[in-house]
Amino acid sequence: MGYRHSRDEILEGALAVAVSDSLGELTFGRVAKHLGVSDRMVVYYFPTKDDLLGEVLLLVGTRLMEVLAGAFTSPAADHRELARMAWPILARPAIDPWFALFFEANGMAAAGRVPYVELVPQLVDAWVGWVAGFLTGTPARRRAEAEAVVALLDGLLLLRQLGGAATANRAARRLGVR
Amino acid sequence: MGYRHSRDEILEGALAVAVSDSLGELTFGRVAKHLGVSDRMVVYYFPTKDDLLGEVLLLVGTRLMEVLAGAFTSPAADHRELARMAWPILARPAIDPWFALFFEANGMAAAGRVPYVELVPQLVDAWVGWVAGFLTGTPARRRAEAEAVVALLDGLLLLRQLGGAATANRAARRLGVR
DNA sequence: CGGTAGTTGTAGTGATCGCTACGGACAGCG
DNA sequence: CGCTGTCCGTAGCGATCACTACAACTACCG
Repeated sequence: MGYRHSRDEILEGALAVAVSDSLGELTFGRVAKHLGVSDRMVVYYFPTKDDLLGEVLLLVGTRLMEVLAGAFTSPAADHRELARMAWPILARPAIDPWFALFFEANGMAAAGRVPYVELVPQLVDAWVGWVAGFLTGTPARRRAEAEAVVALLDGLLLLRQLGGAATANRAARRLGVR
Repeated sequence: MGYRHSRDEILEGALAVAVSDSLGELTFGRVAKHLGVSDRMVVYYFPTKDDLLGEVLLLVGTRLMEVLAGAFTSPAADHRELARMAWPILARPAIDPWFALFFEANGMAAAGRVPYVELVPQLVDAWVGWVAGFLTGTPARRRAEAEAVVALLDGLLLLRQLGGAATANRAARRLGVR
């Protein structure tokens, strides 16, 4: 206690670097320079790169949930209805940086980059479970609908990121999400 | 002519490295070692890293189309019908390596990594146009349906990659793709 | 006030990176 | 046979990387 730097400060700095640059450019040195401390400080709290990366990933996940929680205002009966509630957030012109980080993390997971491969299954599970909490019906049905919501929003968000807002909006309308 | 190495050999070697490792681990040195030549050879034909990466990206795109072309056997009326035709390919247990590269490339694009940001818009456009060729109706409708197909398949494929086959299959059924 | 554990700076390790300088090898052409 | 432009190996540059050795400093405990 009472020391100059806390672990949370370092982690927050790492997140800031990830947001302003990217996950791929997240290094000990960059975090240290961003915070005005020596590399040693970052390594002290996060002995390996994977430690740092893993914690940043978890933070991104919670931030994403916070953003979407603002859209899920009332329980929905099926995936279409819930996706409709979230779409205005995903489609707005200024995309939250968390979405870019989310896709980059997915890419790293697909590439077999640790610690993503180890974290992602439980992250997906946590996400699906969280989404299911906004749905009605039996537990099994809620889970299946939640999985559909995740797939639907992921696909539309990816199209929005790569193909632009107009393209994504047309697709959303065809898919009954708008 | 008549020289020992061709540009296509180098490019094919780069693609092999990307498949066996990942796009992020694609370097001049690794490609050279894979082919048993010196780094200089790779740099000779692809002066910068972005040149190499960009061409590999294009190759991945065409390989992906070749895979899916085998599934699009007859014209479809809407996005749901076309996605149903492709799903068996995406859901099979051994995922084509192109899909992993595809998601990694998307992640790099989201992270602002060149040359992805420059290539991706026209790639998306080419892809949507290609998919539209398998749909019926007016040009505008075909394009909109194609965009929906892309979003739908992207989302399901991502869920399949991260959450596993069972999760993705449940979601696909809910979305009317199975 | 002395000891101990937690915290921070300086410096540097070996590895890999993208890329380049330079010169030699080679083929085709006159 | 010599010239010329394309091909390609050797060597190395400077930068950055993850990570470490070591010593010093600081806060707290007794």
